[in-house]
This record gives sequence, C-alpha cells and structure tokens, in this order.
Amino acid sequence: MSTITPPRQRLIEAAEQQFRRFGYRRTTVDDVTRAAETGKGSFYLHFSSKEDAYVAVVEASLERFLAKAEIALHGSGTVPQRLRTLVAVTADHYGDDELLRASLFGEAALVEGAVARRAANIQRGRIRSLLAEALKSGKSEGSIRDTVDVDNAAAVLFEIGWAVVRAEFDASADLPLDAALDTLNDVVGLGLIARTPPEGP
Amino acid sequence: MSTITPPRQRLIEAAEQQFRRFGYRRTTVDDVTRAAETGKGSFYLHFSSKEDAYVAVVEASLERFLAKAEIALHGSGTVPQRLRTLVAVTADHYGDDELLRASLFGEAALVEGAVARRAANIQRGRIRSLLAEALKSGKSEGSIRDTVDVDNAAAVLFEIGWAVVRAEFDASADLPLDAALDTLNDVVGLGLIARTPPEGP
DNA sequence: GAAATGACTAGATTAGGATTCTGGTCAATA
DNA sequence: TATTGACCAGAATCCTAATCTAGTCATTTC
Repeated sequence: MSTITPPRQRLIEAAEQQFRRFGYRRTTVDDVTRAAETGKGSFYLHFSSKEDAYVAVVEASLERFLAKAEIALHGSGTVPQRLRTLVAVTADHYGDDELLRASLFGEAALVEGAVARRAANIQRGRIRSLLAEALKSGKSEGSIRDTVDVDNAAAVLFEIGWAVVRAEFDASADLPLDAALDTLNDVVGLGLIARTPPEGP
Repeated sequence: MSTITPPRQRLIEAAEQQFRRFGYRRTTVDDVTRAAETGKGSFYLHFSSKEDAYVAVVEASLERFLAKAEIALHGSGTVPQRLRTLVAVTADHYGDDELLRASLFGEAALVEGAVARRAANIQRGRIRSLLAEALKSGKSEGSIRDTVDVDNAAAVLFEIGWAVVRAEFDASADLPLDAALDTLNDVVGLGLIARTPPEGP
C-alpha cells in the first residue's frame, strides 16, 4: 500500500480488501489500519465507526452495480426485455460480489445483525429508485400503462427480482434462472406494457 | 390429555402443542411423551425420530392451509383475482401459523438447520403443485394463455408470492400487503390471462 | 406374545469463570 | 495541528466440568 496515496483513500481501499476477505465481524479496525499503514486514531478521523466504514464500502460497491443496471435499463429492446436483462445483470453481478450479496441475501458468515440490515436497506432503496425512474420514463414514453402505480410497482418488481435471484443462489428452490427469466418476461413483462391497438389484421 | 385417545393421536397432539410452544430444539422427546402420558419408547413406535415427528406436525398443519388455498383457487372471479386471494389467504394464514412460518420464512428461534430446510421444502413442493394444478385447469378452460409453461410459472408464482408475503412480515421492506396485492394483480395477473378477441368495437 | 416402559449411554450441549480481544478514546508525540 | 498507539470497559472467546437428550433395548405389564 503506497503512502503517496492520501490516508482516506488508503483506508477505504484497505477496508474494502479486509471486509471482502474476512467479513464484518472478523475484520478489526486494527486490521484495516495496519493494511492502510496508518494509526488507529486516524481511522476515526475519516469514519465515525467501524460500521460507517463498512457502509462506505457497500456504497462504493453498489455504485459499480448501479452503473451496470443503468445500462441494462437504458439499452435497446422492449421494456420486458430490459427488465429481463436487469434481472440477469443483477444475478450475474451479485453472484460475483460476495460483499453485496451477503447483506442483501442474508449470508450471515460474512455480515449479520444491524449492520447487515443497514446495508440491505441501502441497496433496496437505491435499486427501487432506479426501477421507479425507469417506470416513470416508460409511462412518459407511453410504453408502460398509465394505470401502473410507479412506486408500488417498483417495490413489487424489486421483491420479484430479489426472489428470483435468491432462488438462483438457493439450490433447494429448484428454479434455474433462465427458466425463471423466460417466465418472468412472459408474465410480468406482459402485465406491464401498454396496450396499443394492433396495426395489422 | 385423555388416555382414552389412542397413543399415536395423543403423541401427535402433544408433539404439536410442544413444538408450537417451544420450537424444535427446545422441545425434548421427554416433553412430548410426558404431555402424551406415555413412555419414551412408545414415541419411537410411532415416529422414527424427533425430526419425523416435527415433519408430521408440519404436514398436518400444512393440510389446514392447503384446504383454505384450494378454496381460494376454486372460488369465483377471474384468475388474477383468485391468485390475489390466494396470496392474501397465505399471508393471513402464515401470519397466524408461527410453526409453518418459522420454517418457510426462516425464523431461527423456533426451528433451524436441516429440519427447517426439510419443512420448507415440503411446503414449497405442495404449494407449487397446487399452483401448477390451477394453471393447468386455467389452460384447459382457456383462461390462461397456452404459451405459459405450467411448471415454471408455478415455480415463479411461488417465488413471487413468497417474496410478497415475506415483505409483509418484514417491516424494513416498506411494502404494505394491500399495495403489493394491487400491483401484483395488475402486473402478474394481466400477464397470465389469455387474450380473447374483443367483443366490442 | 405383544405392547409399553423407563434406565442407560454416547455424544451433544450448556454454564460459568478465566482469559483474550476490540472499538473507541485521548494524552503524548512529532 | 495532525498523527499515533497505549489504554480500558465491555464484549467475545476458550476451556472444562457438568448436564442434557435422542435413541436403544432389557424388563415389565397386559
């Protein structure tokens, strides 16, 4: 760890490295400061607590996912196709990002209790906002039915996506992601779209 | 506990009473046999193990729920309305039945580990079968689209319903059941139904 | 002879006390 | 003024003796 890098940056990088490797409880503040080559007191110049440091790492990690999710939601294709892509991107990203997955899907070995709930709430809130924005755009464009309540639909879509991705991670659910996405695309996508009068016979 | 009742019945009733009160781990076989006014060895004449006794109680409890679920699925109204009623009945019943809820929604204080997973698998399997039957009937009647894959749709509908009910039990999800049901009805229900040619202009 | 019983035991779990650890603080140092 | 690391209250862990419990089966009862 180069000490040319500013202390705060070093601490954030060290914190991410340690939390990803060992999880929240097993990582000590001394671990982080040692890895950052700084004193323990300096940690508290940048973070109010160990928990706040963890949340900062979650938020930085979440931005990486959200960048991909934005691309999925603004890509080409119909709304159902884009939602389907979003779920696939989510499953893919969370399959790889153990730190995010642990809090959102309850992997207690890495994080549990109040800090896990706080991290999950942050993720849920941001993903729901993203979905709500996409639904609003869809309504403005006329590709989503006017009667759809944006906030409720965003919340429900979040729960649906969450469940499908969780089922992918849970072998006993016996629901392969591809099959789930096909059915979801079929059922939920169709339920969302606006009905335009047919153009042909 | 009347000893006119046959021992097996007494054991089942006592097992249910004890497991509901104390959960799986805290209930001992001695607790059950004492409440049933029978000897410990008699327990093993009727159940192969403590876990099998628990599963017998889960199965009996599940039948009570499934009876209600059948009524919901065979009631009046459109398919979306009936699915909506099913989710509401589920939330209601599981809200009251702590024993079933503990295994299906992960309340570790009452049951956890292999026995909890076994109980959850039984519930998932039975509910999915019920949904698949309903979807098959719907396809035969022409009220569900022919293109819907029954088993996948049943699995996805289970996951969706499970997520919505879980969100009802989890305050931090911030998704009231009524709002979720409205949106679900709107989105999923519409996605399922068969498109009949309009009869009017 | 069949059914019921409860004493027994191997392994699991718990309780309690000693020891160690750790998040956060702040006096000392650079 | 910024940084450091010793300090400490409370939390967590470890160890070991004691207790508990699921399952068995020899004995008793009907």
